[in-house]
Amino acid sequence: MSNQSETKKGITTREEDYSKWYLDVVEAADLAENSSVRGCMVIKPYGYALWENIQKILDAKFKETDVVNAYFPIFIPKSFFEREAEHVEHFAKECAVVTHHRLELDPATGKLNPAGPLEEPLIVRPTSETIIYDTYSRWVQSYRDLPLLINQWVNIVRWEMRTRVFLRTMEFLWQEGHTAHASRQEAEDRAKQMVLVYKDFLENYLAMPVLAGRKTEAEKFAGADYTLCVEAMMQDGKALQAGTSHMLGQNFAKSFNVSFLDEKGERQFVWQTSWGVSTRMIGGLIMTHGDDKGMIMPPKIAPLQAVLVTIFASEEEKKLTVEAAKELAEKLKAAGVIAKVDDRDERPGVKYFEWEKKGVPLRLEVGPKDVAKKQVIAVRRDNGEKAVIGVDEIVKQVKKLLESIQKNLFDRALKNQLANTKEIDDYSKFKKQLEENDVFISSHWCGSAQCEAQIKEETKATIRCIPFNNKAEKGKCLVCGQESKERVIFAKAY
RNA sequence: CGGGGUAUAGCGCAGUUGGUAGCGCGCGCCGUUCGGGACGGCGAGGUCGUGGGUUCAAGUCCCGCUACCCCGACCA
Repeated sequence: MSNQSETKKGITTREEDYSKWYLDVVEAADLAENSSVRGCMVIKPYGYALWENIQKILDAKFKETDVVNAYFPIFIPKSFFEREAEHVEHFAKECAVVTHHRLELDPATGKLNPAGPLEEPLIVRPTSETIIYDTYSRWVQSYRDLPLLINQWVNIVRWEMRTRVFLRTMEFLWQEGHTAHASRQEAEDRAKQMVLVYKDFLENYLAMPVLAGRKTEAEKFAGADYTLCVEAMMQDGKALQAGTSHMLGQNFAKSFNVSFLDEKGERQFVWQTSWGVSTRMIGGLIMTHGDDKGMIMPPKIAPLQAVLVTIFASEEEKKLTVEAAKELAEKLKAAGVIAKVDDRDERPGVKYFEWEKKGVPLRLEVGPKDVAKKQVIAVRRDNGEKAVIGVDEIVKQVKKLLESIQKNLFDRALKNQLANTKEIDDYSKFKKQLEENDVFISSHWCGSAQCEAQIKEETKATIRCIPFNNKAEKGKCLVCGQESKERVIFAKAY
């Protein structure tokens, strides 16, 4: 089971276990082993560069919508949690709790024991609504203080029983936006606006087609009025929740007393939203585009867009090819392409495999023959196509290829999503389908939590979302046969 | 918390009826190679998870402890 999945011959493929894929192929993540620090990620530089790119692009998008960054404490007093009933009930099951503030050496055993118990235990944030809204209660006094639009990029901890690299780790990195508004409508607009920012980012940068929509009551965030989300399909047909945006209503405002005086001098509670995406997106990215050779990075977020692989058999050839490659790399960099020269004394095949594994979208081969002909051979990571490019037009051609790869990755993923989305109106067919393989199933549902729970119980499929812009269509609920006015998306989820 | 496993070199593993530790990969050096994961030679690297016990002798047998993995319950 735990045999090496990366072998001489090839690499474990997707039907197995994605987490192996990350560990062995990705070179971006690792689990801390042989310690009680379980299920945490070590993000290697290459993986972190990806996260930095994600941060940079998303942050710019947030700022376009007037959101600013701030930072709130990692420790949350236990009592804060207790203020919002639904919230505490959910998160209580997965909290790391700090109960002491120092260690004492026991001379008899040589062991360190916790000492100095805290008056009130602190929770390591599993999400920051409570501590941020406690602060907001002091920051918000007047309608003039609104809207309050703040985001933070932080780590959070959820003590999960079972972890999965990138998709469900005990500690992960994310951004969480927290806004407060004077009116319900404004908050609702903001919640929707942010989920659409996510959709735009996922589709246009990560090349991941997503369904945007609304969660059911059973699937919504604990403490929210309702939750909006973007759901992506992985290559195996399972769903991955890629981002959420919650309309919190006045629930937290009432618990934390976030209120203000309006224009008429009347005290009002604020209307709030919170929204976030995490390093889980990296998992989604890999699972969406990866193939048997490893990852494939969409050019727009790739830590490295083009690698110039030098090919040589002698010192003279090395000098020749490395010089030529460096010159080309400079040209590309000057034009804004993230390029790098691989001049290591390795056989070409070794270099090819390494960069393919890392998903670099474009490989440019520079050998003695190419230098003589003033050309490079460009090989696309997405489809393996080769093209000869004259050095004079390298910038233009490389940019064109990168654009084409970006588009192709999205088109391919969308095609897969559409091909694996089925409309089914009969519950036995629904069950049969999920036994055969995982797909998105568009079906009618009456809206009752009971039918939803029964389907989950019997098939493990959940309602991923009620898509925006769903067409009105009369039908009958899969389970109970009662009237339904629209279809919802069912799938098994990661 | 219930059930089942595992712990030996950086990683993955083998180690027979108890006799003092080996393989593959990786790593270092040398040589031959080099347009898709090369080969040969030499070399470095281990208090065998931990604490006891049996024994002339324990990686191996016995008891305790710890940690991790898998399945289950749990996971907006």
